[in-house]
Amino acid sequence: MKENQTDQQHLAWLARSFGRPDYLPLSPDDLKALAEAGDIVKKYPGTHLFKEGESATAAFLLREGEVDLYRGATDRRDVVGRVGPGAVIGDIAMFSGQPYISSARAVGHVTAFHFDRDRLLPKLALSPAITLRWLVASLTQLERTQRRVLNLMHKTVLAQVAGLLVNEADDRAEVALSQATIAILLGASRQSVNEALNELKRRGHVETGYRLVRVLDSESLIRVAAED
Amino acid sequence: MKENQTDQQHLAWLARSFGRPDYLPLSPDDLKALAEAGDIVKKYPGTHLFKEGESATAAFLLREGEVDLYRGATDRRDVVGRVGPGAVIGDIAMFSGQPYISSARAVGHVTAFHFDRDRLLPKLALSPAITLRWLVASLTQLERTQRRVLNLMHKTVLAQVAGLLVNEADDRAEVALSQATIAILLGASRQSVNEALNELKRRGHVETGYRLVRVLDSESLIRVAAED
DNA sequence: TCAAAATTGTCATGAATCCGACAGTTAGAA
DNA sequence: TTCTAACTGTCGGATTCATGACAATTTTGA
Repeated sequence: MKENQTDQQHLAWLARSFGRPDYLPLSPDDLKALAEAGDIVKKYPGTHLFKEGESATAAFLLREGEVDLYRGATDRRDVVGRVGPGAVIGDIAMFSGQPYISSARAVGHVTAFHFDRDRLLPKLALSPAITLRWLVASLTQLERTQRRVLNLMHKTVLAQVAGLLVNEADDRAEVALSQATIAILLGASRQSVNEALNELKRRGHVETGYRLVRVLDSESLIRVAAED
Repeated sequence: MKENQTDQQHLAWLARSFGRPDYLPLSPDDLKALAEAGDIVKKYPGTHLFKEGESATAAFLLREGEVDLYRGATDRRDVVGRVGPGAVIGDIAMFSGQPYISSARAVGHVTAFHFDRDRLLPKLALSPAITLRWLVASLTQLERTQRRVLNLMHKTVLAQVAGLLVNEADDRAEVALSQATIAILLGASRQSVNEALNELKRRGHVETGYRLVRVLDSESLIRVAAED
């Protein structure tokens, strides 16, 4: 609970750039149509919506509460992300007809739509608009993930930090993350991030504060992120 | 034409793990319906199917020939991949209503289906099976790309090479790629790959030949890939 | 068959990054 | 207000990896 706020942002970023974002791929109208294809289920904290390796017979649309996604054994968890209301999980495995890729465990009390594969598919066959929307959402996510691959390949920490700052800056051009958190997000060391931020500060592209980075020159940051 | 065979394998892998695979396995009926929504176009070597930043009004399904996908200016190209027959390109941008993310240039003589957005969308509305198939294909691709992110994060070249060998080994437990090709696929240098292969060979997990790696101990490789 | 091209193997050097350590600073809670 | 935990800033050594260079081997095509 200590690092709750930071943790929250951290996981949100990871989830977004990783594949299971909190975006809502369906409009209210679509949801209405979909509602007939799903049941509402409630999960107690700590219980699983599904587990890695299980046959994927259903996807879930979260309504309330949050869910941790992780891979690997329960003891040696590799958390992939945490998602909240609006997120769709399990769809990749369900549509592909493969076992679940990760496990999904309720963090708090969770309410979710439960779409059974056998009920959903006929529904989608009748409502191409929903399918198309889902398609667009998945392609958007695919593009984001591809971009992430490009960033991980070859780029220096400096460029990665610049890229993250551009993406994460809020409406006041601020990024409220600790350097340690940024380091984890990028898979770099805290010291390297510190060095990179100093360099950006030296060039006058950003200002730094306690658990805060303020973007001064977004254009330059974009340029730095593209280098290398 | 010189590096044709290797190139083929190399790019097939890149395409598969990156985002533009031969991923549209549609049934004859679906293809027939699709055919009515698209024209066949031919492109001469060096000409563009589309360019980065252009308004994305169409997607292409390659029938013959190969296409380079790259980002950035023509002079300072950052090749994202090369795809061949069966690949679908431009769909992300077209469906999302955004400009093309990358440029696509014909390597040799290219024949492709050209799906105009305005003609395709109504067709999809009438043929949900096609849309659903497209959705499944994109989700499958998304999953692959996510896996790739996991492999690129934090791992040493040794672990990355081990992971690639496990994924790419054919039914005879062989991987017919040159070390230079493997290096490009992983975003590493040829020398590092050579060193990693030597280490794996020393441990008795693989044998190497000319443009060939034979997996002797898949279990150990999986363990090595998980390290770090 | 034989030369050209592709590939493997190896080495030295330098750059980027990680890691451990520690001092100074800030925020938040008692 | 004061204390404590979290965070920033910085240093030097160790490690990984890229780069360029070159010889040896294998394949390929004329």
